[in-house]
Amino acid sequence: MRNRKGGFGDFPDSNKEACPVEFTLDVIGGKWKGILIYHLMDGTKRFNEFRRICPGITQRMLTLQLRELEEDGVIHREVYHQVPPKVEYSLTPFGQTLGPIINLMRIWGEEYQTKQLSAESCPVETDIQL
Amino acid sequence: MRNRKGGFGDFPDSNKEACPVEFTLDVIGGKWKGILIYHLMDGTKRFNEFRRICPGITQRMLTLQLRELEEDGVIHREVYHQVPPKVEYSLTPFGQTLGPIINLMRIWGEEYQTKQLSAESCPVETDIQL
DNA sequence: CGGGATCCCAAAAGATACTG
DNA sequence: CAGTATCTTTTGGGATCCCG
Repeated sequence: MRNRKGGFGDFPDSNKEACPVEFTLDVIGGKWKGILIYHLMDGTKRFNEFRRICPGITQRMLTLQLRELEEDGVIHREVYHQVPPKVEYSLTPFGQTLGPIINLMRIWGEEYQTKQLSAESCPVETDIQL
Repeated sequence: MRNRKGGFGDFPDSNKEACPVEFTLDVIGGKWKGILIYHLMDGTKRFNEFRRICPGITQRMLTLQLRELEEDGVIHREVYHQVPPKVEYSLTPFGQTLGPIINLMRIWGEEYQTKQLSAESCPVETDIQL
């Protein structure tokens, strides 16, 4: 992922206009990006709000992921020059076009999160219905 | 990613039933997984077929990604015991439920692959319509 | 043909400390 | 509050050789 930053210059020629699925995953496929976009879908968020929502993420990773999303034009970063500082993140119109995908991923996740786990905990075939 | 293999035992308690988006990304978010699933959507594939379709992937990565998809119950691995060996990969019914997501990602990718690139090449705001 | 095993390097990510 | 900088650890992933 993240390997198109320079603008495809590094690809020989094979996958210049690579698989569109790959392109999409490159935008939302980062470990936290989907979640960040997801939470931005119901409104503007601040830096420490994200840290509260995603307890697992470190501030460094949060910064990096937000920066990449910003570079990709998915989110907007609004800085208020005041003390204490205030920065608000929001989806750009472009970022909002990702909404349907994120929503579908949420629905699928809700649907199969439990079923998949039960399936995984059964190493062999079972007659317990999934 | 991939950190739920043991069945959530490693999570303290916070995100046991984590964000469903995160769950979904965990299944399809690997570097090549989306593409592999995508190509399996139009039929069974063999190992070296994938290597031809995705020239960038090494056999090691291909093996690993296929194994993970298999462990997640997304794909089925059919081994024909013969010489030369033959192994066919296909989507399980479970894996096919991912179809709509992959399709949406493909459509989005096709739609924005070009536009996004033009946007990225413009460091400042422009009146060239995206 | 379809991998497995091993080695090794590079990139990703965590921890900690510091700052405008 | 919202980060940066630096360091260390972990992981990803390429190269190579081998096997059934």
